[in-house]
Amino acid sequence: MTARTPDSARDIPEATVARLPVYLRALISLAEEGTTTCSSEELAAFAGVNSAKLRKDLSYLGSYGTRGVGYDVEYLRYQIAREIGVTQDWPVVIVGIGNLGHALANYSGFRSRGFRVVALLDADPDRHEEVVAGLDVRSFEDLESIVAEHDVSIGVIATPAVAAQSVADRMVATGITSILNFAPTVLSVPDGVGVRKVDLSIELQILAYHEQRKSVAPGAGAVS
Amino acid sequence: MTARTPDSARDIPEATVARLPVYLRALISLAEEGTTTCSSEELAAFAGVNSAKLRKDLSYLGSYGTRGVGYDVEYLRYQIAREIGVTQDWPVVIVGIGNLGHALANYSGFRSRGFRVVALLDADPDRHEEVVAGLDVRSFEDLESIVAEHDVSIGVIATPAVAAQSVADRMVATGITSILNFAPTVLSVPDGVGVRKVDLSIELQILAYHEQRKSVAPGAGAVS
DNA sequence: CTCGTTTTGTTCTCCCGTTCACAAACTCCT
DNA sequence: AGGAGTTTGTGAACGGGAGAACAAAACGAG
Repeated sequence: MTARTPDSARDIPEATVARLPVYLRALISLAEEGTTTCSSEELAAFAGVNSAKLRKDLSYLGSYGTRGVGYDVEYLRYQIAREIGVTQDWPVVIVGIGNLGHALANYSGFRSRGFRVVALLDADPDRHEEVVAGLDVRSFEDLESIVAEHDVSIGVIATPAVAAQSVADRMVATGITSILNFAPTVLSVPDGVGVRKVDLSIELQILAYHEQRKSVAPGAGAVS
Repeated sequence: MTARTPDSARDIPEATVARLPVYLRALISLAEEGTTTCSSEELAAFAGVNSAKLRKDLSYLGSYGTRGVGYDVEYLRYQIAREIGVTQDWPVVIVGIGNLGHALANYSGFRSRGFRVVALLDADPDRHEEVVAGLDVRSFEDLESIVAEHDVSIGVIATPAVAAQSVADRMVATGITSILNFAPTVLSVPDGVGVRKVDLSIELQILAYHEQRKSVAPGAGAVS
């Protein structure tokens, strides 16, 4: 029997899942500069993590390294991509074509990493004239037909906060099961629908907290 | 008196710090709709967390609630804002005025939450003509004088990946001690400098992983 | 072939964060 | 005033992740 156990169904810890894309990016960089083999130490340095943690993370996927040698960059790169599921393209719709929606539509990192923006939607009819990143901005009413046509399962919300929940509801109703939310609101969705949020101002506030503490506790904190 | 004990120097768990801005946002919403008092249950629902977790988080700040009653919305809102340090404005510089930089410069959420964008910088001289969000796009060379003039301690990097590390180095050299990095690269900075990263494609990849498993899971053991 | 070197994969321990459950404390009603 | 009903604050149990440390496996030299 093949050493390929039904491992592909193992559950990988959430913390590890969040790091796999970082490893993937590091491996792509290494491949581009011609490296064919790397040790866990090197790769960990590239990814900005501890080498023990890296090895443990990779061990959840299987034994893809060779003791005494290291990892084959191309092989590992493919294995991680397969595990994440970015070996083929995922169609994505973006709703809300304001400043942020514009930026997301033009973001080259999506396409190069396994995602294809198939439609840009906005509720404002004034925007339906525009062409952004080579795509027509279409009416939000077209969501259902677009999702059906392209078999979309991932939606991105870049609307103002007040609109986000209703957009999410509508997305879920059309069959979208994963949502990336940039609106500063907590979305409530049914079980089985995945949501991740990116809140720009929250990140700044976290930085501000630590920044404030630096100046308040000059003696206490380890300030080099 | 406001019992400003040396408590303000207590160390709040990192996980709690990351949630405080969410609570703050929820409290602002509640205040805007005229609510003056709320229970931990209500506030937790608004913030999308467990009420026990909310109470424990708030307990790190002090005892700002009243048993049998709940929390005073305005009072708690102020206490959290003070703890995070957003009662007064933080000056911020944004480097890299591409699509994303544009969006960030125009993002109203920064100003309304205690941050003021004082300068937009870009290495490309062609962009120095532009005016974005009411600010001139200036040369990256001006970083040092701007930081000194406005006493900036927070910098945002929205450049391509290749430029990010050198921008970070320059920022650190000028005295910036907190960096929000949107470039898909791991930054290395000296101890004492805080970095948070936002990687748009990583978020999508995490969603893709779970999405893939949803379709694979029902009939386990499928070998391609 | 055997030994030494390198590097992975894994086990074990510790720490942080989450959740439960309950006593303390406050309000309101009678 | 006293008791019933709420709601906070927190002690304690629990689970998951991080890091150290080591055994297993591959390679190369002699």
